[in-house]
Amino acid sequence: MESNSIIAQTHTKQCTHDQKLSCGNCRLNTICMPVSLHVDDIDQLNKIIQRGRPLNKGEYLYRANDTFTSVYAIRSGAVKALTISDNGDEQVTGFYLPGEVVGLDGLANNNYTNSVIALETSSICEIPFGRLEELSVQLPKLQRHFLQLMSREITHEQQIISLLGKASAEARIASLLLSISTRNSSRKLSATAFLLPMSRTDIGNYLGLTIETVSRTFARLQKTDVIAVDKKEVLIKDVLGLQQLAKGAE
Amino acid sequence: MESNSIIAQTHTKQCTHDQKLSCGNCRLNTICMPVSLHVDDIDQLNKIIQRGRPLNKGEYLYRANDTFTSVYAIRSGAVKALTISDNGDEQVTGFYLPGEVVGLDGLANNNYTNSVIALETSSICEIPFGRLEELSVQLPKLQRHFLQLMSREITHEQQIISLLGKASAEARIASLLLSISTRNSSRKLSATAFLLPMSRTDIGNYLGLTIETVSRTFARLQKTDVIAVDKKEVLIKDVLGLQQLAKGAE
DNA sequence: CTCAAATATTGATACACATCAAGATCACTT
DNA sequence: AAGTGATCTTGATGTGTATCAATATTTGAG
Repeated sequence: MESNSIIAQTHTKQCTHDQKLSCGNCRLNTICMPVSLHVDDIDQLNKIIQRGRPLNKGEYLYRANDTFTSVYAIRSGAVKALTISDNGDEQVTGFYLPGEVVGLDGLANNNYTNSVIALETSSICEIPFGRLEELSVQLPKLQRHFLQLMSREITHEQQIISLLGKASAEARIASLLLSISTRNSSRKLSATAFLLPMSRTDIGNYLGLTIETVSRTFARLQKTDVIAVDKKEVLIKDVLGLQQLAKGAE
Repeated sequence: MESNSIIAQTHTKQCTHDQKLSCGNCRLNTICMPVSLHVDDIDQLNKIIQRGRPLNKGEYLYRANDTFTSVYAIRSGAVKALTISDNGDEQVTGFYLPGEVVGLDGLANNNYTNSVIALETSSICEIPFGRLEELSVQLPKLQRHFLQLMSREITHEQQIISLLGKASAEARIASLLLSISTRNSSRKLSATAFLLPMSRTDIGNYLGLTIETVSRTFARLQKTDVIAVDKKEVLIKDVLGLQQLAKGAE
């Protein structure tokens, strides 16, 4: 079959064959642990981090109620976090891309409240929390950085709350696309052409919409020439237009 | 005017005339800073905490974009936190009752993203973050407790996200009432009879509903004898029924 | 106490999104 | 390559909540 991708540029493959995996040479270290540490400090951080085999699509990184042991940085791939509510159904609470950290919900009661599942084959750096805590005593900057990560999670979730409280289906989808766009951009990937790692079902669940509404909204955004979509491929054709829609303009 | 309150028991007035204000004798210290500290440690914590004049209804504790300096524990009264979204309108992100801590959003970028406003006259304990950080180095338990506070904020917000994503108006209102009920209960106040500190507008904003829907939902819950409401007074008459509704039963 | 402004209630109607239903396309498995 | 189940799209219809509108009640000021 010929390539008929709507995304012209070839997709940057995450190279998992770094000569030597270490925080020092990881190209994500400006996002993940952007602490201005000395070389030996980075080395110390590097030593506590464990890198297991890649997670395949659909595999769990951890499950709700598992004992909290570690936080995890996504090195490549993508994952979703979800909780099970009282009535039994799932709620996707977030998508996490390379350089981002999951597991911060685990500190509250010493067990995770979310389950985390790979959306595609993903490499993960495990950061045992006990060791991180010890290291933090010596490295106040690391300590502070960790607090910032948590605080950012809080403010990000407040944005989601605002989105779910007020925004139309169109604004919700637009916001999600812009969020992914921004995050890709900070990882030096294209801000306008990318693959969605998650299914329509996941998007709908996350944004409080049915998959039919998600599908129709994508169709409408395409018809109005704001984006082009083909399955999981997305091309943002009118960033400003999308930003207007995300704000609630019509 | 005769008292025609639907709440039989007299409301527990927050006594602000403790013989001497200190974390050691604060009756909220099991909620606010439930760290098993030695007496001298509590004393140290106590020393860094500042207690200003009470905040009157409508007054700001801090405003979005103010430089982050402190976190704040509510000692009496109640406050709301809110953000302003891109399109300019407010989003109430949370209500905070005595023993609860606000300001954790400020760490992300060294300025607050929320504004916090008193819903009624409130006494607040200011905890300068720099001092807290210093003290934490000596008291690992305090450090850990602070991380737990943040993590709890994260998991609580995820519950709100789940609520806003799926739940009906009735389930949202039921959840809020149960949340306040539980929190009152942990403060040794009545779990079934209390005053709502916030307006219908605030409730609607927080839960992603219009005030008309809030009003109608209260009316419906009253008609089905699950609660009794009169303005801000609430009496939960059927806790189990309310829990069922919160879960999405009909 | 009286008035004005803010807040809350209640009713009638409209609409955005859910639900129901049918097909289409994709991605595995054999 | 064919078959099967998962995922996605598109259409027709229904419904919960928003919106619009009018009135009632409460709160605060003078």
